[in-house]
Amino acid sequence: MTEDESISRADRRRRTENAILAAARRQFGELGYERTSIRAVAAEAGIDPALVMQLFGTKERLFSLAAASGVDLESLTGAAAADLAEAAAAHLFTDFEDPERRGGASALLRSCLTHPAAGAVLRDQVMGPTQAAVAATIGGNDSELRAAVLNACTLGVTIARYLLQDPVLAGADRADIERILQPALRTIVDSEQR
Amino acid sequence: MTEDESISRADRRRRTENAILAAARRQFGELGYERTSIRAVAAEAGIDPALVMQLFGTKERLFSLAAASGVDLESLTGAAAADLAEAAAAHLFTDFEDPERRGGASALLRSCLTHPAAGAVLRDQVMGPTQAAVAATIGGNDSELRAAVLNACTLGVTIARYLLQDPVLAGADRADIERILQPALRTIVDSEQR
DNA sequence: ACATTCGGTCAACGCATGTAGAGTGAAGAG
DNA sequence: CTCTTCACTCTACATGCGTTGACCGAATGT
Repeated sequence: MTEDESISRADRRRRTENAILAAARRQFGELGYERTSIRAVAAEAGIDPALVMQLFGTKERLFSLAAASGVDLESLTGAAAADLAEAAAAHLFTDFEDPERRGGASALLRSCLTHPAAGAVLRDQVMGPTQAAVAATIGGNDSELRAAVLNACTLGVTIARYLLQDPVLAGADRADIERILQPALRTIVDSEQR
Repeated sequence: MTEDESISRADRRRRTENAILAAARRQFGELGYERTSIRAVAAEAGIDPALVMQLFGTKERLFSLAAASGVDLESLTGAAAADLAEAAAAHLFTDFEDPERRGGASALLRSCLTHPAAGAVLRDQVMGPTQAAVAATIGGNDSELRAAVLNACTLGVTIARYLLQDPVLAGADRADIERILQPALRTIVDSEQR
């Protein structure tokens, strides 16, 4: 079945490392940190549990590496104020629509409420910088708070659609959701009060 | 220290049941289902772990009872379309600002991404009915989807403020957040397209 | 005054988990 | 051809968990 002809040691190592990371992303993303066991990840990757420890040291480290290829920050910092609502609405979708990235992003989001480290990463290294960039772009009164609310809304939609699998949101077209969410976000961006 | 004068058996039982439930709500709400142990709950309630099993049968049942006094559904079904944005913005806050309810609501929300039963309850028994009621109120094109997006936004703000403890949102005044979120929600409510 | 109910404790079981250390066999270096 | 390296496996340990059943002592009913 599997072609294993002419494989150097370095290649073989990278290959199993990737198999482990793929299985880890899938399971962390689907079950969360606690319900994912090293043993199950190893089984899905087709290797011994002890090898996971040898290659990644600890479950915590495996998780942080699996969740690392997570959320894309750049797409927001580059957007001008005029396009910010569109960019933000599209922002988190990209990480989840692409099957390649979906695993890492799920892993981080899935556990962000129950695993302290995941929550800290999401808060301090994803939402924090994003909010700062958005706040700088939109400016005006309460720019920081408005940026935070804006981000929280896209977070909520993402969670409801991809993780909670709300029937309505999960079944809807991405474009339809964007069409509804976008004007609401624009309201926040443009709300210079007084 | 503790006054234990003239306590009937029935009273004593209700008292310890409540102590257990209070401790359970606190820990489930703060740590999530998996990281909360029967032993720790019993310790906080000042009784033996076995008594928890005897009174509640199973950890799952204790959780569902602790999370039961959860989210308030009525406040939305009664609102007219005109006040819906205000009502929705205030909706989830009430469950979390009140120290009495906060525990149960946290318990449910904290574990909704990692504990299947919690996710199912939130999806099918909280968000589902709420969205149906909101959709019926706002009417128009895509009313179901618009209601779902609206709910997802308040969900996101609640999660970011109370569970993730985003520094900006957690530190802000409830009224300020409402003032920013409300117009955005109204945009969703009023977006009769074409 | 006795028997009973019942809130509560104690000690223990079985299990799954993360992790450690010794060992193996083939790929690579000299 | 030989020695070393290293990806990989096997076995096992320690721990914490949910859960169980036997037991105790005080409040209750008769």
